[in-house]
Amino acid sequence: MSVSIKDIARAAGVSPSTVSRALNDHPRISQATKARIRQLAQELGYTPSLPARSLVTRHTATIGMVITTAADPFLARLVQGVEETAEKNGYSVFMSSSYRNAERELEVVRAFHERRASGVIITGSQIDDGYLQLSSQFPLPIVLINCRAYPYSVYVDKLSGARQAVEHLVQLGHRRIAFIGGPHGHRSNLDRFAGYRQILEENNISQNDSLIFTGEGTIESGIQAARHMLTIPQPPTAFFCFNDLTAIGVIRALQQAGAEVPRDCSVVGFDDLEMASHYCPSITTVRQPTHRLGQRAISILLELIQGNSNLQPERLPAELIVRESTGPVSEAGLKPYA
Amino acid sequence: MSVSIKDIARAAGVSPSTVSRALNDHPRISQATKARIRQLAQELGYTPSLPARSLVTRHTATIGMVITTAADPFLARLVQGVEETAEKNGYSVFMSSSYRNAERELEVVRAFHERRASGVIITGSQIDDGYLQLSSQFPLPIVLINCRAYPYSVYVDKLSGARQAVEHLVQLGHRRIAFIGGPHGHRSNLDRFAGYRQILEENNISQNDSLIFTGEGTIESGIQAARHMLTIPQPPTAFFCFNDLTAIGVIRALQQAGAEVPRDCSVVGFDDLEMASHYCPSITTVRQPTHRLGQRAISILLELIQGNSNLQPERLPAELIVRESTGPVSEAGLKPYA
DNA sequence: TTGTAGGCGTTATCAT
DNA sequence: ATGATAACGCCTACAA
Repeated sequence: MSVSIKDIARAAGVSPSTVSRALNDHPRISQATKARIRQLAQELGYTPSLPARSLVTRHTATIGMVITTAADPFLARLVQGVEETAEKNGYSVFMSSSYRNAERELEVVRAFHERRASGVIITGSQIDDGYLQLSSQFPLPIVLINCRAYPYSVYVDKLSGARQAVEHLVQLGHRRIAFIGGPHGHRSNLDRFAGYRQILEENNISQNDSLIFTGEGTIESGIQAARHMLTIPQPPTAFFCFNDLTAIGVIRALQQAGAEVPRDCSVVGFDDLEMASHYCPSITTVRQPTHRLGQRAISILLELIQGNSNLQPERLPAELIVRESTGPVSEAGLKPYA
Repeated sequence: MSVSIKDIARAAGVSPSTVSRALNDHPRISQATKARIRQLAQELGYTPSLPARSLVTRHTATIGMVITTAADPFLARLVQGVEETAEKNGYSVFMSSSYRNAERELEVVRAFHERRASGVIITGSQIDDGYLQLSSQFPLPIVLINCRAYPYSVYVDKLSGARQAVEHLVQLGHRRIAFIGGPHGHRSNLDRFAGYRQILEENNISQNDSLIFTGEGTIESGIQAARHMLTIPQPPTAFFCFNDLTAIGVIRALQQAGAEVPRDCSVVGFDDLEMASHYCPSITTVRQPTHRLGQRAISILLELIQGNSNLQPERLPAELIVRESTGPVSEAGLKPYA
């Protein structure tokens, strides 16, 4: 189908190797033929076959990226960070989605390996350090994002982020602070919870299990969480949410129940999506350095590709962004069954 | 590096071709050796090399998808629609982002072609029917989404969507309806504008240029649009926005200026993002059948790959979703310089 | 400076 | 049922 190096050779009356040399500007070739062949290649619409080339060079210049879902707002600057550095080093980045499904995640990694990608970056992994066992099955460099159990990874210090968030609430006078968690058992969720507990403890606030809710990190689950909290005898005066989507759901449900944020109740999110600064009220949240996260991930991957395996998980700081959704604890607070 | 078919052959004491047959369960091979070889392949952690295989089969089982940005909410169900059908037919889908930049878009298409992808689906193309001229440069099947100038494409009937939206506003009594457009000159923007004009005309409402604003389809540009509209002598009583992000920006700015939606002003979006139903107020918007859009795009691409080039642009209907952000025109309306 | 030959990992077509 | 051989498109010694 596609025009090959042989077609050009035939058209130019030279051997295929000469064409190859012309196209890769090999030193040992005359300027004249080089120009002539390049011209011809252009005219014939020649595009080199990377599969064929990679067979001999053992290099596909391809980075695979496993994402959770195409529309995850968390990805915007992350992917950009990865692409910038990748491109600078001659790699192309291709994404495929796992839908947070372990089986599919493995399938995608396998797909990348079958295509002999140079390496893979995975976000939202369901496998985690399971890749250590699978390393014989997938003998290609893998870097995980936000999975600190795996040695080749970058992660954001969510513990510290959570601590800053809850500390902020405590300083505003809140003592009944709800924790609206994400998918159960996940590291990132555990870190947030740990930070939450630490700050409560450091401030001599006894933990109240009825203020703990396990959600899914969606708007919908935030709505459910808030509605539930409105049914308990002593509703919280503040919510610390797994992420901004959850926070949006919580705010939405509180407003529907007639409460005002932050007057009657404070809400903190996590991620700092674009929406967070534009929502009404704008949302106090914990920002992850997503662009840098991508940059570091690809940098580590490139190191790995070059054979440097003497690496450790890398930690990046999180930062609390205070906006309108948090305020001093109110006298009134939420009324149950509001 | 990676274990090859030859390694297995050596270990099993058979020829490479036997291994190949065993792995592809060719009819003419004994069950015994097939089982033995598969076992061995498993143990050695063998993964076939698609680049090598594709060289001879001339088939990479790979679909490339050019997206604008990883975090575009429009993509969520679109990509899913593509992936489902692709997977059913044995293809893997990989995405790469163009950032709405023509140069980068071409670069990505080239990257897919170099890797000999079976075909490419492009969303948010900046090239459009320019691919007709480039078909010699990229001799691979291409399907565009929402670009009806190109023969191999699926698009949503935005004209009808816009008509429904503006008609809805007119029926609520609005006559000063602002049009907050998107990137200038784009087809999808022109369609929306055409629908807007048609309905005004059909209802004998004279078009007022001061109610036309060209934005960028972002929250930020929605904010600017609304702020601008608040400075004109006779502010609009309703906004028809390029998309939901713009609508969110408009609502946000109106609220900040002390206006209430929909009491003082109605706002309609476009896209029906998940956020639209959860925003406060929930947003009246035009829904695009994104999942179906993806399904049709990949179906057309598969036809194209199989050699059927007798195809036409396919049109899908848009649907108005009425929610809280629109209501009857008010006596008061917006006050300029509010 | 250019051509020839071998090989990358795989499949397909012959034989055997 | 299995093995040898050629070929896919490209690169790279080595030879000329």
